[in-house]
Amino acid sequence: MMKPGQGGAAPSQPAAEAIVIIVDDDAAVRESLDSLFRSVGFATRLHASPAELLGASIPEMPGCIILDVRLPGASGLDLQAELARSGIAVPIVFMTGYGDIPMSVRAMKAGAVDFLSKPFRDQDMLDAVAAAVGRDRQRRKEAQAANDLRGRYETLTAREREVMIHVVAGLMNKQVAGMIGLSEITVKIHRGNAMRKMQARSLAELVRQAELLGLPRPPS
Amino acid sequence: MMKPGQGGAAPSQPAAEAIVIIVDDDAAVRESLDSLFRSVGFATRLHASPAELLGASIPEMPGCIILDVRLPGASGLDLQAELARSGIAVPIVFMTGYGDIPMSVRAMKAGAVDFLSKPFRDQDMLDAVAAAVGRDRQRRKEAQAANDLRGRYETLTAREREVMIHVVAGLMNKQVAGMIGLSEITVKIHRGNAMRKMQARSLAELVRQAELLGLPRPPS
DNA sequence: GGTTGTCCCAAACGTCCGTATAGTATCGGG
DNA sequence: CCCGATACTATACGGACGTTTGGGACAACC
Repeated sequence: MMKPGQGGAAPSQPAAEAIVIIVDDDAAVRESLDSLFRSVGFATRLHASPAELLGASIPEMPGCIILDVRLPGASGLDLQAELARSGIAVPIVFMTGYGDIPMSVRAMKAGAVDFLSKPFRDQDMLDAVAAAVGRDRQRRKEAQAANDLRGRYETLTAREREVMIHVVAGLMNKQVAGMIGLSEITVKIHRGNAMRKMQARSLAELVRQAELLGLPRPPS
Repeated sequence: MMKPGQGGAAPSQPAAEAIVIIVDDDAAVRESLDSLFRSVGFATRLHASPAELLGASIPEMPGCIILDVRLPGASGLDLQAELARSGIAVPIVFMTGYGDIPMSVRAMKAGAVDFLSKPFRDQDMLDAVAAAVGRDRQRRKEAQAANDLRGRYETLTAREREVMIHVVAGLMNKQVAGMIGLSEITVKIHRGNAMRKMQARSLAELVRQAELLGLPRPPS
């Protein structure tokens, strides 16, 4: 028996580091899923209600949430909306014993990865979770890159940002100068500072960074 | 009564130019939907089977497909897959009388806009179609821009493309020259040609175009 | 009061970019 | 065979870029 997810050694099931958060009011279901996911090397967290989940801290690790639609207090769909509003974008796999089509459609529209009817085959659940975790990994990687970038952008002064926006729009230094009301030489300084702070080693890189940051087009 | 979508005058229902393609084996359903959509200013096409739809030419206009899941011959889901394989990316709204959750989930995963159970309220169908048409408009606009771009890229010679790829990666002319095995001056020529043919008026623009084209990173 | 940070400008220098001019070479079609 | 397209190169020049050096001004903070 291995201890998956503890060290650098990879378990036989290549689950790497990932956590599955299970929310269901039925203890039997929770424990059944718990053993299922542990057997393939996932870490798990069990919750009996949405409130319990919201109270707990969400571990900083790729993973997903498995959610029963019928839950004490708010429904699974409400919880999905609540999480989205809180900026928590962990992929969700729904399951239900008494669901209907509109419910499943609403969940999928809101970004759910899958929606399984009970009883489901273990393999279907494992497939859904694998897809969800994969999506979360991708999302985290992108979020990470975007945050690093945003952090660097925060260090720019107001002027430097202004100049950067105009520069990545394709304007020449002298045009930027005329636009903002500065001398060309000053624009060059700000431009150089922006390049250094953004760690862009070429204009092309700076343009791509601006794209990822969603910088606005310069006004007028 | 107005004649929507005929001239420049906007109809009371702002449907602009859009077409709704209805596929259902039940003639009563077809005609009911037909009159519903005509009443709000959409053009319509009626088909009784998937084969009939595939045989007909798809009009070059924003719109969507309304599809019954149960159809003579292939099922609606099969048709959805078939259309995707053919590169036809028109948004699909499903409807069904005897559907189940796995069916709806599969459809939504494959990109369906909505999945309505019969009987549905007219307003739900109109909302779904409005969303679908909006999505199609957006998709067409992007596809149009991408195609224009690709057309211009096709006019580049092999060398010009090679140089462009290296330039948008942020390399200096002399570096590109060393990489490909040319003199710097030759690189400048190809670079200038690429800029002109791509109608890019700044390096920033060229970088963005390369991004949209999904140009590969230069090897080595 | 001194320090720190931001903002602004100028002169100067070296590098890089873009284009024009001019010449050589290859290949395929009319 | 000539023409056109493509490719490659060289010289030369004007303009754009980037940085350094050296200022002046203002506000915040200790």
